[in-house]
Amino acid sequence: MSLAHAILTALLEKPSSGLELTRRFDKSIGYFWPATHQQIYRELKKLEEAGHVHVLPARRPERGQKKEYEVLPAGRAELTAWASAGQDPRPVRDALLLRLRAAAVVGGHGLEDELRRHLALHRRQLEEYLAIEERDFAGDGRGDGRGDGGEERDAGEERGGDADARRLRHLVLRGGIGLESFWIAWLTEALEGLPDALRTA
Amino acid sequence: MSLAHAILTALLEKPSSGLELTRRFDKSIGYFWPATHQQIYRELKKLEEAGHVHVLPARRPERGQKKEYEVLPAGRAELTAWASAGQDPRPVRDALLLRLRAAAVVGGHGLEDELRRHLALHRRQLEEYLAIEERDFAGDGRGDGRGDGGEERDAGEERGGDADARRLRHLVLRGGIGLESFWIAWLTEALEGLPDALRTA
DNA sequence: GGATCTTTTGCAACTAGTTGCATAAAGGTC
DNA sequence: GACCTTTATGCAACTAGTTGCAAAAGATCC
Repeated sequence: MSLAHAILTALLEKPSSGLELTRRFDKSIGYFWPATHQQIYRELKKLEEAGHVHVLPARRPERGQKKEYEVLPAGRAELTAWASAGQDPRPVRDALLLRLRAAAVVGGHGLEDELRRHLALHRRQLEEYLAIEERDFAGDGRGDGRGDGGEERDAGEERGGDADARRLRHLVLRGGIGLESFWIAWLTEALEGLPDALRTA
Repeated sequence: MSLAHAILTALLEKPSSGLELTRRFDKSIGYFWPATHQQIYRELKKLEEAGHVHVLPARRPERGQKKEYEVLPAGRAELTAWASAGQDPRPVRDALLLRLRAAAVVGGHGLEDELRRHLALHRRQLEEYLAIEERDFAGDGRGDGRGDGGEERDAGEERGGDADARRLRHLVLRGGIGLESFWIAWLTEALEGLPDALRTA
């Protein structure tokens, strides 16, 4: 049910239409819970049926016409409960580790290039995160800053989130930064110690 | 298609029945690609249809009777190709980060306990990994060791995997160790900087 | 004023993973 | 020999995520 709650969070930050949500996902919540527009439309429909959101009036809800959604009190209550309820981390599923394990059994050239490619992808993602940190949390200490604004600055629409909210958003971002940093370190180590038999050239 | 390849890898290490695979998954490959017995049975059937594995003879393939599977040359070829082919990392999907982000908007008590619980889970997992490293790779340097044995020591059935294979398995394990270490560090940081408004007591 | 491009919403089919339960054989036990 | 537990295989229904495509409305262009 995580996607529904991701949507509720995004809608509380700012009421939006399906497509706007999709775009906002791409540059904030989507970093750790990506979703396509189809998923979002389907989920919005379910949320509406459940009475957690509703369409703002003054909009003819016809095909091709924008429908702006807003969170209802029931939706907010649901989100609050979900946020602090117990929920186990979902098990790790990483195909690259699996492929390395397979290579230990059957070998496989081209792995070196593949590791380099992943390294580049993770470096790019890290840079993106660091740029956001620089832009929105410049000068704050590690994960406990304060001030104004948020990850996305649409047009001064942020509700000025208080210091706690800001600190939490920074913490989440630090999570992404730490994760990418880990992969970069691990891939670097992997490339150094990669057996010659798996090297590309 | 990752599960199919995980199964091929496990079967190459040692031909097994569905239930044996399930158990072996629980203590090695399943650390980064878990699967239930139902998933494994379904996948074995597909792999058999595709001609990638076959059932060893001298076994009546009846319900309740063990069926021992073995990888065919086509399966090995498929696995080799898959291991070094290009494949993007799947996007991160982490509910805890999402919940923190939600808490930034709606608050939520009980989060502190939840973070502590996750911290304990990750510490336990890290210990498990470190115990495996100690047992199977004691004395090896970071990710480039050599020697005998593998992650699972069933009964001396390991085919003595050469130094390269061993190094790769160690590298994969170091991946797990690094990942757990990252979460432990991040959760510790999170607990230190957690706003009072979200604390439990 | 018709062509076509963009924005927005949406369906349908598919793939992957989860959950709950059913069935069969083998071996122990009383 | 009736009953219980363990080992082993499996079906069916469900939930979640992906992919490909279609359709309505408005804007733009010539």
